[in-house]
Amino acid sequence: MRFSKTFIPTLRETPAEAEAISHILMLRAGYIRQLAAGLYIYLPLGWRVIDRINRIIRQEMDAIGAQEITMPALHPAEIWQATGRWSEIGEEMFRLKDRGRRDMCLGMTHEEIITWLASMEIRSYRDLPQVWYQIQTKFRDEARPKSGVLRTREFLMKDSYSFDRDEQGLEESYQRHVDAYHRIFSRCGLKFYQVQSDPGMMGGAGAHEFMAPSPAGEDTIVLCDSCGYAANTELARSTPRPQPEDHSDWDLEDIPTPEKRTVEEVSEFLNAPAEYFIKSLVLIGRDGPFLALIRGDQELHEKKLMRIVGGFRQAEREEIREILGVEAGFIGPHNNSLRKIADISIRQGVYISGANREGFHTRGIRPSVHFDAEWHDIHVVKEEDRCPECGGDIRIERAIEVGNIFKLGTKYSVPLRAFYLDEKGREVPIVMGSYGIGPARIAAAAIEQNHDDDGIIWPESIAPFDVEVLPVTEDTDVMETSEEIYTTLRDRGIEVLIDDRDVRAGVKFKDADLIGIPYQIIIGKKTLKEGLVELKQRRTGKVERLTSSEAIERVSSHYKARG
RNA sequence: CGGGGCGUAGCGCAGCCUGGUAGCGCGCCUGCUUUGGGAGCAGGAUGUCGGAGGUUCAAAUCCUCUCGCCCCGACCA
Repeated sequence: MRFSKTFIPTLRETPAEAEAISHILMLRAGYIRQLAAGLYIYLPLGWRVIDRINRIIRQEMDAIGAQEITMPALHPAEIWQATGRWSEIGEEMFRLKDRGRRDMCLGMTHEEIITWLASMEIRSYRDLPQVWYQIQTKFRDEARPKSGVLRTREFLMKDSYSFDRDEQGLEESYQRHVDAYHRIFSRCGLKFYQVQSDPGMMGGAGAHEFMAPSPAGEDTIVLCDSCGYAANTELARSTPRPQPEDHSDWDLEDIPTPEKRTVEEVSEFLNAPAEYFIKSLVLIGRDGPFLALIRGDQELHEKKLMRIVGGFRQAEREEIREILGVEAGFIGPHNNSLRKIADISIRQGVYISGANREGFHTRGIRPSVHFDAEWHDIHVVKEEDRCPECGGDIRIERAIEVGNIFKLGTKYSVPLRAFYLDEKGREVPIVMGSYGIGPARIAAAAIEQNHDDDGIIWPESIAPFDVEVLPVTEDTDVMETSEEIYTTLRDRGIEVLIDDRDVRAGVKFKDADLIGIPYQIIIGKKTLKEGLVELKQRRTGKVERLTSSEAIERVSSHYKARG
């Protein structure tokens, strides 16, 4: 394609509203424009990238036997009411009424719709398994759209759904998606991890996310290099390091700690590190007050606790006094009969905690001796902790969620009556899985992971073009050679952009680096006099001086080898 | 939804505190020169100062309301 006839509005300066690198570069390089918060227009270059990503996704989905379909983005309410999500989901769903005053919504995802289809059409075990997918627009009224294309209110998603006879079938479909996803993200040139994730409101037996590490990511993941443990911090477990010193010599005694309430204050006052303390938090759950117990150096993970006890809230200052008869700073796990959920970090050791007595702390508290509790992992993972599987060192990284996979089981097939008849004529619910990929997030993650001060450095597989031809001057011989290189490469099936604009060389160089096409063939007057052109690799900046036919050969054989 | 910031020319910004005929850089248009890393000179065009209401002789500037965008947090099916 010709630059002069392509809409590529590059920007010299960074628009004020952009913060994330991928956002800045996509705007500056003329890939996208913003319509409103969380709504983006994809310009020619941007759309070419999305298209190439989608092509890779389609190839790999088709390769595991998935069949492409397309479903409406506008849904009737009844079907969402049938699974209960119409009322469970709050303001994040775009809702509207049609002219007949019927409730409708814009699809955030398509479990309901595809299950409806399955319920209508799948009768027999002979119809199974099936995997259906689409690449289609989703709508979510995000509380806070952010970081350009990373979190938007309308976005493209590849969503596939597997239908199997039983759990074992689901396991196989799930594994096929795992394999396909690994191929897709690798082919897109991303660095990524597969991590355990919280199934959340999708329900079901298990879930993983595919995470592209990047400081711009919204998620935090925990990784163990020794055994490969990998999990989102929303559910990641860890083994906190043991107390530095043994204090089994401590006897149980109350020590006056006037006006010392926080762990920090008491720790300093008694000259004992935070690991020797138990923080006792008074919470109000569905069945009344209870205590959450956690080591002084650890933090309570509210989501983990939520999964154990259901909903809860912090007790008010006054409530605490009514329940325990003591001020918040002096609460301990012993001397009371409240229900206790304790973190595994305090299972062993000897501790200091509030004495349940104004102005005192108790030293020498032994878990399971001086109090009993339900033991769970309810702390937030810290980098100093140990791997829960192998005890090795762990790392914590920020990451962009580019894909997710869920084992749904029968959560949708039962309410929507997607049943089939098995060999024995029994009616059985279809066992389902659901699998998503965000093409725009792949593009953004690729930029976050591949850029320099001059601009984007696309992985070859998803670049908007393979090569950019840069005639540096307007001379006829320069233009003729450039045109020849352009048409030859194009005729060989290489995607070429030729910068035929009447602008200065500097502008072309700057724009070429910004836009980030993997290879540049630069044709200048002086080098051409020596019969040479330059082949520049965007990533390394390496320049080779070659004859134009050598350059053509080099590029076309490189891309042919790639396939 | 809670906290913070910002809306002035296509883009980046100054002006606002202390009211008095709206500015700078880049871009854009014309001409000449220049031509391998966002050219130089000369000339030129461009604004409902986000919107509404109020105070005032006079509002970009002060007051009230409102809309939008960004960031942090909560949320994220």
